[in-house]
Amino acid sequence: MDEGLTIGQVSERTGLSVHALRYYEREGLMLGSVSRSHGGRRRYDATDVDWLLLCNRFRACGMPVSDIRRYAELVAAGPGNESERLELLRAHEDRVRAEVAQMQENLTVIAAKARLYEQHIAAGSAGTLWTGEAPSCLALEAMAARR
Amino acid sequence: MDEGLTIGQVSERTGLSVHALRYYEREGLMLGSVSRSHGGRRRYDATDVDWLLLCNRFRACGMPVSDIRRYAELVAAGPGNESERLELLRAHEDRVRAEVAQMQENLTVIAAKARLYEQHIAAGSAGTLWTGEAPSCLALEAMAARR
DNA sequence: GTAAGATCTAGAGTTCGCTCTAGGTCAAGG
DNA sequence: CCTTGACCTAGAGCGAACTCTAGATCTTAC
Repeated sequence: MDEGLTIGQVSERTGLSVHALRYYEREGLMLGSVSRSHGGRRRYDATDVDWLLLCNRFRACGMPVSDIRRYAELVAAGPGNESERLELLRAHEDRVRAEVAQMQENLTVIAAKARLYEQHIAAGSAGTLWTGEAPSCLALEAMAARR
Repeated sequence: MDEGLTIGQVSERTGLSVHALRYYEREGLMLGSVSRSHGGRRRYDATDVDWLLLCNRFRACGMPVSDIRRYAELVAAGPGNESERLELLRAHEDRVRAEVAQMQENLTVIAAKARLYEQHIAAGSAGTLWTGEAPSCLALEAMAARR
């Protein structure tokens, strides 16, 4: 009954599977190697959990495992490389901003299509009005249907 | 020299590789099978290209290939299933909205971290102020560095 | 006619991020 | 002491979405 959290407890707290936690460690994503109990089991501390929650954020916005490893290495190396860390964060920030913008643009197209289908369906079950005078956004489906 | 575009031309216009185009067809993502020239080569028309551009949007916001196939099947089946198409679009729309919201939240955390690193770096190269009084958002890195 | 280059098919291979298996070890309760 | 269940390592396997290979065929230009 040592100090610290077991891998199972950390799994619950982070939502990562125990397999994923071992994988993250193997891949060098932890800030140094996780400490072990007398019997050789992993014992995580609060910092480990916080770090893993941050990793979850990184992963959730598409940061590759290799970039997280790089960031972890910089942090583990201690003070003196803050500008490198910043560069990595900024690069990721930019990528995510671009991706969000892209997704929002695509979302408007998809939403527009959905709204048009709603109107079409609401306007009655007749397929008659549909083919031929479909607005540009549904012209594709209309044409395809005509084949 | 038949009508229509070759796979190479469509590749240029859509950004999809010729391999990906053949893969999409095999996977049932096209609205029916692409027509062929006398010699057995694919000939795409404008509708195919428009459809592929739409597929690109779908893919760019994370719609799985299997969902696109489903949507393609519905469109290819012709009028009468508009509410199913709508359901699929709406489900995807909701997922993307949630994902965008999540990404934006993560983005604020990452951006905050980046801003703090900027301040730290701007405040002079001293690592002294750093450890110990780091704001909450960088406490993790500070603690890790202290090990 | 012939050489080059685009395309064809079927199927194998790749990358990413886990996930699972096998065969043990360790810790706690009865 | 024995059982049960969480944990260990090393390494194989998996699903998604392509990507590439091999060997054949088609098209075009000279």
